[in-house]
Amino acid sequence: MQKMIKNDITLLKRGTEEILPEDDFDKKVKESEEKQKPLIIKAGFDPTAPDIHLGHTVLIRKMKHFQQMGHTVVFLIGDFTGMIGDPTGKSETRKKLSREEVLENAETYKKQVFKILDPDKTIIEFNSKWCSKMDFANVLELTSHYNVARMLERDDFSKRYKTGKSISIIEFMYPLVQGYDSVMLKADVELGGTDQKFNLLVGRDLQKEYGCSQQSIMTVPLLVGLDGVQKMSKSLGNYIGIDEKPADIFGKVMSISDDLMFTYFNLVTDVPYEDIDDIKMKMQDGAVHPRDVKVRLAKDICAQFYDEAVADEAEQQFNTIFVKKDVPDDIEKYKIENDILEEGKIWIIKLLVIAGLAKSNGEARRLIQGGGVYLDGETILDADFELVLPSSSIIKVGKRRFIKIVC
RNA sequence: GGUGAGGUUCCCGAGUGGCCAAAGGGAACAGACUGUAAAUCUGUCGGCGUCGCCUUCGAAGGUUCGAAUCCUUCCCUCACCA
Repeated sequence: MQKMIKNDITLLKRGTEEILPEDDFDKKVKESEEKQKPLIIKAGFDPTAPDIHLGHTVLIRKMKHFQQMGHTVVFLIGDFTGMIGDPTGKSETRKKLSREEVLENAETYKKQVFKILDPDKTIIEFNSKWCSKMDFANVLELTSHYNVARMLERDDFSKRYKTGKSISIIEFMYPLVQGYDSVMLKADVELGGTDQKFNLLVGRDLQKEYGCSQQSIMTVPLLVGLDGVQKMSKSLGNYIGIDEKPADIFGKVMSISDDLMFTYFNLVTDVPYEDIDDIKMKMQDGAVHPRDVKVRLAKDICAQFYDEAVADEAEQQFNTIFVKKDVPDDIEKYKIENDILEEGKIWIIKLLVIAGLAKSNGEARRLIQGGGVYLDGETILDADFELVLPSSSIIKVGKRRFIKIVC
């Protein structure tokens, strides 16, 4: 049953934004190895957003690093807070969730997160476990351990306070609850995004108040999305979901700008720093083509959610489509129903719409006029074109959307 | 509660009676160039089998030959005062 703890402090600190207090962290890590006593690593997750994308993996990968070194990783789902919701209505993300929804989301989380974390070594915890048992006296006690002046130090609050905007009391409670979770879990280290810094620190303070040893906090930066400007998020559509198909993941990585490449190398791969520096140098000298560097990145990321073989396949498919400008093997098939045929023919615009390649006739028409629709490799320029069936033609829209007609 | 400003197509933002499906920018999509990079350039960007018609400018009514633009009521947002 005993676990070997062997720390690689460089890897642990890799890609982090801040570690507070750092010497305390170093000490904990060192001691854990000396005493062969695993650290308790906590990271909290909102139960509302079960669609994990590459941005989330920065943190999850950090959890994995700790896990690989033998520490105890606690994946905490903030279901209690999620079930209460936020009455201020300020943030749309805080909507009330039922018990069932929370559990459902938790399942989805597990399915995705275990692509990265080791399920046997991950403890999944719900904060309702202790929060739902607290009575009003407990809550009052909790509030007595913190004060408003400190609370107002938080950026978000201080700004709103200064400009006289509303701050609901319950908003003060969230950091307290999160901090209390750390007390209950006896966390040694809590991980979070940079935006969580304040909340993580509250955990530290509360642990002291409750007479526990204090956690160190470690923040990781928010990953920039595919657009290279804004943070990666689902709502902005600039994300790579970890559930996506290998070919899509590969393609999306290939579409990021060269500038972003190294940020990604740093935050979402374990490629050693020396290697990265080496690549950078060679790229500057022109010894290595940036494209090939990006291929390596794309394969690395792909392999993380699948495996090497699948990553190779994704690369091949990518080359087929974009380098050889050929047709991929596994095209989605679209069956044309007989009842929409007119004299054995179908109007190309109608076909594009019903097959989901365009949202409206207008859009389909525009695609054709813009030269973005191809039939078996030939550009279709006539918007009145009719396809004669039966046919097994391949329709291509833009650079990467294919459909094979079956009829 | 009082006063002032405002709600325009995915977003920002012009438009204050017909020339408005509505300037400009951003995003997005397609094309060129490439390395599905960036930058750049071009085109498109409400719906309709599309050179015409239909539905849009917070909501509902009204004035007018004609309204995003004027009037009435309502809803909402923001700023300042209390």
